[in-house]
Amino acid sequence: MKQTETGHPPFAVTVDLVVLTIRGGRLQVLVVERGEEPYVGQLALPGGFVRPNEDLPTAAARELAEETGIAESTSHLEQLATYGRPDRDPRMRVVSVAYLGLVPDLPDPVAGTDAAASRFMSVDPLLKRPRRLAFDHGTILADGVERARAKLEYSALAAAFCAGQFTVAELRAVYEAVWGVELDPRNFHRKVTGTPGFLTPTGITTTRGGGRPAQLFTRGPTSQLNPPILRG
Amino acid sequence: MKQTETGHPPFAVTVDLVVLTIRGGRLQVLVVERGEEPYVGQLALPGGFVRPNEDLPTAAARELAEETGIAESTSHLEQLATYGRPDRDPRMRVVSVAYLGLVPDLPDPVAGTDAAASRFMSVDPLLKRPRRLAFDHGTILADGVERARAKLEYSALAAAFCAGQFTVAELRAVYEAVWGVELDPRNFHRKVTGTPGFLTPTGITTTRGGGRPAQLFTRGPTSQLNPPILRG
DNA sequence: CCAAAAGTGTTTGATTTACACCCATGG
DNA sequence: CCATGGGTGTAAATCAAACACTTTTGG
Repeated sequence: MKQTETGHPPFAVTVDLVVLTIRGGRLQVLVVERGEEPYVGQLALPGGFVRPNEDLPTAAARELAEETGIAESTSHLEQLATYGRPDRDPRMRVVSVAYLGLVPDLPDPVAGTDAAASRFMSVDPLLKRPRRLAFDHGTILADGVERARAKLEYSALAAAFCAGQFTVAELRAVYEAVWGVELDPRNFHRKVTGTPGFLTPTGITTTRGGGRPAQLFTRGPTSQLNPPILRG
Repeated sequence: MKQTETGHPPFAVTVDLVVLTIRGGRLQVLVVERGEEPYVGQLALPGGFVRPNEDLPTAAARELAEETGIAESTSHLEQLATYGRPDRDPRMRVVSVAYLGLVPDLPDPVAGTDAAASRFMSVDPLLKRPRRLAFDHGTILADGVERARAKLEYSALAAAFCAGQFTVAELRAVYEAVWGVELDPRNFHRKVTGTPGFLTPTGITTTRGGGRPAQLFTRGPTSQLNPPILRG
């Protein structure tokens, strides 16, 4: 409808990434330091322009790979929301499609093309002072963290923060970091191992972490849980 | 980052609307018949181009008013997702920001500017044959219905389908239509009236619907519920 | 043997579900 | 007075939270 009104105004379209991981028991987000105006020297979420023939999820995966060296297969990427206030970028009209990425705690971002300037930071101070991030990225970050918190409750997504094989205690640490609460290890264990399709046992045990050997699991086939796996 | 690569490719940006209501006990969606190529004569979701200095929520509210005569205040409007496959519109590169609208069962769309060609249709047949809708609107509709179903579970949103004052039975009919299930009237009544902040009693009673007079309520102050108000 | 972490059993209280039953109106 | 839907009471089943207790390793 209405596409012949006066032609169609031109927009620039970008993707911005909220890449979350857990390090040192804290929820962290990938940020870059801006090298150009506006907001030179300020922190920002990684992102970039969508190419003329590129799909949106493809653009998000490409930016993630460029900034971190993380392949799409290693991570979970989903669309978060789209931000298009006319004044959000002083240079021109930019509509940004934000993606939420959950990645395991990998060694520091590979010093590749753009990855040099990118690093992980704890989200808490950034949520308290949203203006430390360029553009409306403080808002985008807050929305991303809220989405992650909400999704842990009724999906099997927490495992996206764990690489390959993980123990129940490691999975519990994910919930505790994202929600900022303490969970009873015994009830947690019963809950997650008792939910069909959530975890796939490998039969292997590990003693990393000390104490009695713990079973290693991988992500189960189920992604959506009803009722919620755990309550926030 | 990267905005000086080769300049920035131009995109057209539109908003598309998934406007849901409940009529005759069924979940219905607002559709229009396309008057121009491509997809002439086919059904499509209402929508249109975002104006050069217009915010995205403003554009969605404007389109809703143009197509239905429904004011933003009468309805609930939230961003759904953004669709930008390079081939989704054969004419040019279009990125569409979809909005989900929940509106009460009002008399037929006012025959105003664009509203003439718009009407409500049951979602079920459209979900079964997504190709009956132009572009990727079948996908957008499916995403919108899924969002609505999920949101009823943990939010006070169901009341957005009811105009002004409503009875508990009318609210229950909303859940039954959206989820396609039957709910026990007695337990439902206890649950919704027992949840603080969900419903505001008016003290007024009505006998529309027959039988013993029912209390009328308006939407309460709480929008987010934890734990879920009801399970799907 | 001791510390540390994994994992199981059990008790208690809250929540859900099913359904019997009473209330207030129109016809 | 009876049909219709509104609303309350209550018992059984299910689920969540708290915590005592056993298991299996490393030192």
